[in-house]
Amino acid sequence: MQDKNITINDVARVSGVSKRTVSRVINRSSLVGEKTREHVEKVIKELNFVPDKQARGLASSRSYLLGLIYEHYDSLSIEQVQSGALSVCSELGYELVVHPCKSREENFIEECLASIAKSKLDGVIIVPPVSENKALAAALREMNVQYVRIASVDFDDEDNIVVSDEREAMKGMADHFIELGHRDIGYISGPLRYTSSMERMDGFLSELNSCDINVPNIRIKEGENSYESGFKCAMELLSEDELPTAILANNDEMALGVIRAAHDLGIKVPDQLSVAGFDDNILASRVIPALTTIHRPIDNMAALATQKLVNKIQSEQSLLLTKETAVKPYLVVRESTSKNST
Amino acid sequence: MQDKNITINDVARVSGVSKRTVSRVINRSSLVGEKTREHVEKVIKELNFVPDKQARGLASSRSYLLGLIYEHYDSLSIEQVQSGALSVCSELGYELVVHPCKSREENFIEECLASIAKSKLDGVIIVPPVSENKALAAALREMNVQYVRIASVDFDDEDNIVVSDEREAMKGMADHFIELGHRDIGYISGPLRYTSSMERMDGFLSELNSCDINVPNIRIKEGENSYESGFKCAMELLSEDELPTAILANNDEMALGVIRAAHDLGIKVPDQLSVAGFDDNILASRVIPALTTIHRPIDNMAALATQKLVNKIQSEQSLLLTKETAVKPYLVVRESTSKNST
DNA sequence: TTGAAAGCGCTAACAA
DNA sequence: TTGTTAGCGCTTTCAA
Repeated sequence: MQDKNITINDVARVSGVSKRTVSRVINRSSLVGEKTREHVEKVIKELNFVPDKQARGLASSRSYLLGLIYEHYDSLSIEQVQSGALSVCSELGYELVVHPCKSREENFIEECLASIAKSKLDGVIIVPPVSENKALAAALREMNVQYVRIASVDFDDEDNIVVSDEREAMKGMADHFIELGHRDIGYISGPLRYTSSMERMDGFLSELNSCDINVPNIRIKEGENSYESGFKCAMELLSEDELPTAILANNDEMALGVIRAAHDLGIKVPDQLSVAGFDDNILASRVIPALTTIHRPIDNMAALATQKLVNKIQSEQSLLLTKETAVKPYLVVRESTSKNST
Repeated sequence: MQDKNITINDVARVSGVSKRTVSRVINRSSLVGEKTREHVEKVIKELNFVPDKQARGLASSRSYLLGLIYEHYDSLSIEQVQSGALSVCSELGYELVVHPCKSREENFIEECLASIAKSKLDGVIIVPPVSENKALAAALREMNVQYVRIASVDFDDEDNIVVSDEREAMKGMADHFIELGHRDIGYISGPLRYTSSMERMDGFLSELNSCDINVPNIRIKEGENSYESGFKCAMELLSEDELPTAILANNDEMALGVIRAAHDLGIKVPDQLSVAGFDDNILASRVIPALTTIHRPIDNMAALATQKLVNKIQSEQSLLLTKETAVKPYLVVRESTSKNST
């Protein structure tokens, strides 16, 4: 708990220095004498003083508020993202406010900017798939709003992005398929407007290619990353004359749609059809058959993104936070894939 | 977009009244002349003036921040809750900050209070199961922190709660089981320390009882609302000599555990065993077999809770928000339940 | 390296 | 019904 009414004035009075000096100490200014700093810090501890965010914000036109921008209704993993981001926020004295948005709608960028301005957010963390929106990023830059995107490819300034090497992870998935003996493979991509969709697809297909497995165009469908679209694409793939023995979907949601489609068509997974996804969301381990997928450490990425963001916001201060930019997703083999038995 | 530097002074100057009057208009004070108000409001529109939250907060010791308190790692529906709450927040000029917590840990109440104090939250919305914690509610009352709980029973001041009538909904579920001809029924409750667990169980069992179906104690297990505990309880239920023909779990997570257990034991759902859950979370409709469950309109409840909360915070102002307190969950029949065939 | 004083944009006693 | 005048708790020129 904290004593309610301790202000900077109390600290100044007790420690016998000026407000200004206390302020310097709070803000880790380098222009404070060693012993002065120590003394003031001691008093701050003793008095249990916590600087008031509102006052600080008002005076310095900062809000100590970070925004989390994510796609409305498309965020199965949002709780993990939040907890990753919060672990850093609370440590650094920031608050996390949530901003779901609909990036496919007309003036979503205006809305984002407006709401950022209204709340004077110090910066925003952008979660995929919104993070793929280059127009948004451009608008933020223009408005001088700090941001960090969580994404799959390094298509922005390195300071603005935290990436996972999905291409590499997809190679692992391709190898898994190959080891299981699959050669007739279907692929359901994400929307091709997303770089991440391309990355994943390229990673997968090129690895197959390098092992002399070719996936014909008819076995490649563009999905929308939704359960429904996974279902629809799978229905198409599974109504061809020659059935694939394995299908990889761009994410878990769609993979579940594939499993549903196979089920409805009386095709057994994994006996007759291997299915795999990407993300390792909450559903993946809970469904039957449990989903083989690629685990993406999204909470971790969110934490890194938050660190980067704060780093940028407080660039003048020497915070020495990690500057790590990349995380490695990895394959998780469960029940939905098995040896090709044809 | 909004012009950056319009302040209350500009509005005052342009409209030829004092700051104080503008302030009154902003705050909907009733002590403003009709025409003055209209005039000032017009100027506010013209100038595109948006009062600064920080300044407002600093002066009035409010933050315009609402907290969302939920259980860490137990919130499959948190995105719906957030979107419900936000729909009201943004309309009313509040920001929503998220606060996951671990209500089973030692000093979680202290941590909650500390973080509320630190961010000067104007009030908090408490999501189940944290909302069941009476000690937290008591502590909040003592600290004079406004709160609204989302819960299943009316065990607090009506102003502090939004409820769903889960007992009634459970009756519907019992009737469904009865109609399907089940008489040997297993039940996996939630933790009995939660009122909601009791409510759901009572609703279900008493309705069965009133139709002369008795569930022996051996067919009742206390779960922990987690997938794993659902699995474990089901394993116990399904290793008795006499198998139940149907199992109802206190929530969807556990129901999935039940399905997994049945699967592992070679028991077919729903042919040999009907399974149902509660909540209708994202997984329910995506798994195979799709889960029969009770839909709880959690986003709706969150929106109502937020309205109530703001109502309380701004009690002096005549906001005339709805005072609705109860929502009705309802049965959704999918694939995991079927006629008793024994 | 430190301090005095002037705000940041708003609300709220107190007057008028 | 409206205006005057202090602050809210902090940062930040500018001096010292």
